[in-house]
Amino acid sequence: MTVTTVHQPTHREALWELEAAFDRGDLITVFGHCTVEYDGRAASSLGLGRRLLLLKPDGTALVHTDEQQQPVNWQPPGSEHHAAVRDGRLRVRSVRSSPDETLDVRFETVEQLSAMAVSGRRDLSVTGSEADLRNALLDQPDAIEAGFEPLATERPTDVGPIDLFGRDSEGRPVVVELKRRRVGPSAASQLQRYVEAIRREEGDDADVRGLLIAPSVTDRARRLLAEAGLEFAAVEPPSSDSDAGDADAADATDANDDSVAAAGDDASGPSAAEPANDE
Amino acid sequence: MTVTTVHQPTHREALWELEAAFDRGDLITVFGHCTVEYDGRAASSLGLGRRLLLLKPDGTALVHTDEQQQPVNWQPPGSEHHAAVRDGRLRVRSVRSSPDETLDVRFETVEQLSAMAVSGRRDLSVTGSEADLRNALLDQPDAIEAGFEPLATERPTDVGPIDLFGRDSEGRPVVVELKRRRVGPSAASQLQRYVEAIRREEGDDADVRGLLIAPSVTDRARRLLAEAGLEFAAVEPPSSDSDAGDADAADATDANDDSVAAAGDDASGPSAAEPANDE
DNA sequence: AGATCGATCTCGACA
DNA sequence: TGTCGAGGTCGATCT
Repeated sequence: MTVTTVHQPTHREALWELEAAFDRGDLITVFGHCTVEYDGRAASSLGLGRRLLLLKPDGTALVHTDEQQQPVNWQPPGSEHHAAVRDGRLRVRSVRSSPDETLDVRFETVEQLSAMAVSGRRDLSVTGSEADLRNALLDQPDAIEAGFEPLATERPTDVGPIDLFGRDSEGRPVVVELKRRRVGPSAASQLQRYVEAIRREEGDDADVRGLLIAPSVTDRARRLLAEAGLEFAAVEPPSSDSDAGDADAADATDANDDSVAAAGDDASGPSAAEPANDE
Repeated sequence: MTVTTVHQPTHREALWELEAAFDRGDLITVFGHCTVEYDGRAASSLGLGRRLLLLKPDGTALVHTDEQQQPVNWQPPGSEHHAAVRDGRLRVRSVRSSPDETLDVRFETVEQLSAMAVSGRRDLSVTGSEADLRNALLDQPDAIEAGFEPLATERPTDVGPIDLFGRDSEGRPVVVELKRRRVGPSAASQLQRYVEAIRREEGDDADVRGLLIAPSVTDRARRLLAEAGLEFAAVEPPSSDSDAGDADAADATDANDDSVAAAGDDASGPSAAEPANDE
């Protein structure tokens, strides 16, 4: 059996199951009426409400509500989970040091506690990252500009590493900053930093070009680039279906599924059941 | 009943429960053997494994493994969840547009499906943010430097808003950039951008000071500041227990808990009970 | 440990 | 909707 669940356990029972799940190294979910307190790099407090607590064997703790992608409270991997019954309530505390941080979840009632044995790969390789864009450009330097010759990637300077460093057809050094999506002022500043670092290296009179490569730039970024004498070249990120041979792209036709259920953004509830937030 | 759970359901049964949970606006967890495919801003593929899928009524989808704080795959709020049985497997697909993105979770087996009615506040106010630091400094401008006079916060420039703008005791304009933690080169560049924007506004010969306020700076950042003629002042962020009156700090004495369980980082073996000191 | 930067960043605020 | 910057950012890589 790869999942153990108890419904509306007593706090004692919940604690018992938690202990067992900790020992097994399970992924744990606890759903119930609880308060949440955090103190560490910042501090926060959350009153009573029904929420979902996720405890991972690597020390991660996540408190999720019914909204948002990000947990309302959390503790990073490497923390230590502790559970105890106190004042008639189940308390789960997740602690770490450097920095000292504590997450405290106090359950008034536990509706359900589940422990699951996770398996399979958890590291996934994503295509379409900035590194992929860089590799694509290394294969096709002319996509940057005719005659561009790449010399180094992640070339170190004393203000950080340069994404791509090379020379143009006339032998001038070119600092290239890559971004996989539309960029704002910060990317322009970043490029400027690197160009000035190279100028200092090569001698203040050196003719060093700075080239920002991205799908597009904002107006402000364009202005900043112009003022600093930097250039911009529009390059689309490698699309997932055009060249990256993604298998599985075949079954796009699913109009005739056996059965279908749908839900999402606009609470398209049948009987107009409203959020029912009981605070 | 605020939670509905089915164990090892058939795909049909799972689909039925999903539909009902969608309609109720529940928070849903699905644990089972599945593959995960994502295609959108980037693309990824994940082979068979036992993982936990979280579906929120706001359109969020999260796939969690037993490691890491971040989900291995996800879909942001505003997506639409669709479920179907196809090829004898339960498929949950979460789709959004602008940008077009699809997350596909195909379950070979569903170990457990739960639907929970969440309630209570989900917005929490954090103390210790940059805004808190700013307000503390507005109350005590001398903590910045003697005679500093704040004039505006979030003062707009054509390269972005300045955290805090004011004048020093000699009437010179001062651009202040606040950071709640140790800063690197990017913050120095950011401040430099703002200072140069004010210099352009005031006339190129204007005597404008730039002041970075943070707990500390890295070496490179310090060098960048020096080269750009910018200043740094060390200010600790308002600590959570010194002034922010965090209630609940009273029950620090809990050495005699009824019962205790512990787990965390270093998969501490089953027997050999852990130190069990919480706090 | 600290430093630096990318990220399917996410999120909120504001124009 | 786009732009911009903060974040308890997280996570990876390198020193």
